[in-house]
Amino acid sequence: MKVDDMAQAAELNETPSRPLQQFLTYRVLKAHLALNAQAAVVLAKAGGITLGQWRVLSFIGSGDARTSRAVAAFSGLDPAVISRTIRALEGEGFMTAKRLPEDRRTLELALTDKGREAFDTILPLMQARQQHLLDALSPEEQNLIHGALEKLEIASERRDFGQ
Amino acid sequence: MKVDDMAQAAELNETPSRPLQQFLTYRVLKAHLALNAQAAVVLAKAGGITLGQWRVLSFIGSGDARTSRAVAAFSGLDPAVISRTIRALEGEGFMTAKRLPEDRRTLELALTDKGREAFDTILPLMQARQQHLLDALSPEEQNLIHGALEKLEIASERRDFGQ
DNA sequence: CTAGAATCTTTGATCTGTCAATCATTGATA
DNA sequence: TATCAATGATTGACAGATCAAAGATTCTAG
Repeated sequence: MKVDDMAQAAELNETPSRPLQQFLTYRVLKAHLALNAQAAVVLAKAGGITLGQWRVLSFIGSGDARTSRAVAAFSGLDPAVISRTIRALEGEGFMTAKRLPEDRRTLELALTDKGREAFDTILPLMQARQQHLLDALSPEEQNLIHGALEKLEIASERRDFGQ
Repeated sequence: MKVDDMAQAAELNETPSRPLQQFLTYRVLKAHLALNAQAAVVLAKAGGITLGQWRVLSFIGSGDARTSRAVAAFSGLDPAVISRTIRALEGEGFMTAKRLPEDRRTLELALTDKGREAFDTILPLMQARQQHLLDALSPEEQNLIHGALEKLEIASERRDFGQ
């Protein structure tokens, strides 16, 4: 789905009796798409990496994870995605991956100089972005949005409506 | 990304110093994924259609759109996606598509009996779901989340951070 | 010690979404 | 009217995500 098209549609006066079953979920979807697009542009300009690559790289660069398994546990990314992303980052010289001596199943990940440089460049940009997003919200909204989204997530677990 | 994995990660005590550059955006992402998964399950159980198919079918069934073009304008879906979805819905007997006599470029869409039945079955379920999601939020949150997400969407348009 | 379960990763198949290019049709203009 | 632009739909190519299956390694029960 394209954000621009939706903005365009929103401007139309002939807005239909908006299928209410989609209202809230559409807003979440639109916000997600817009945020994603923003991140993709910032990352492309700053370091020439994709959002998926940044997700993995940032966990290693921040020291929050040192292995592929830890990235999976903390990021929630699909292991298959992580595997392929690591290969891509390796191929482009951003990180190295080697088997742990004490457990040769797990991959130990480390940034190369190039990867470290990219991380150091991109991190402040992404932090500034995060701050910019927060600043767009009122203090009240800042307090509530987190919990509200979490509640929606929890409420999404219910699957039985009607019968 | 799988929601279950993220829930699992959230339970771990060794939560890392949570890369703050991703906090808010991750929450939106997770909420979006959870909502999507919920919709997919409800739709699969109720009518055997996908979320993408429901998006198109609901616009036709509700009377908010009668042509492919209108679906595109109001839904924000990519025309390519709409085209393929219509073919799928047609192939499965949920709707018909024919060229308008007065403008043979545009497709006029209509539900078959089967499609109407599916719509009538699914709509109340999706409305119940929507209500369930709303009920999960406090009145204050219900008032704010809409605007907050919209603000995030607008704030996402900025693309220059750092230099 | 060994067979089988569990863990971590990788691979292949498939699906969806996105984008550019194209086709058919209509509208506008000279 | 003839041409060119604009519109609506379609197609193909491609990136990304998901899911099941399988490889490799380690753990565990007997």
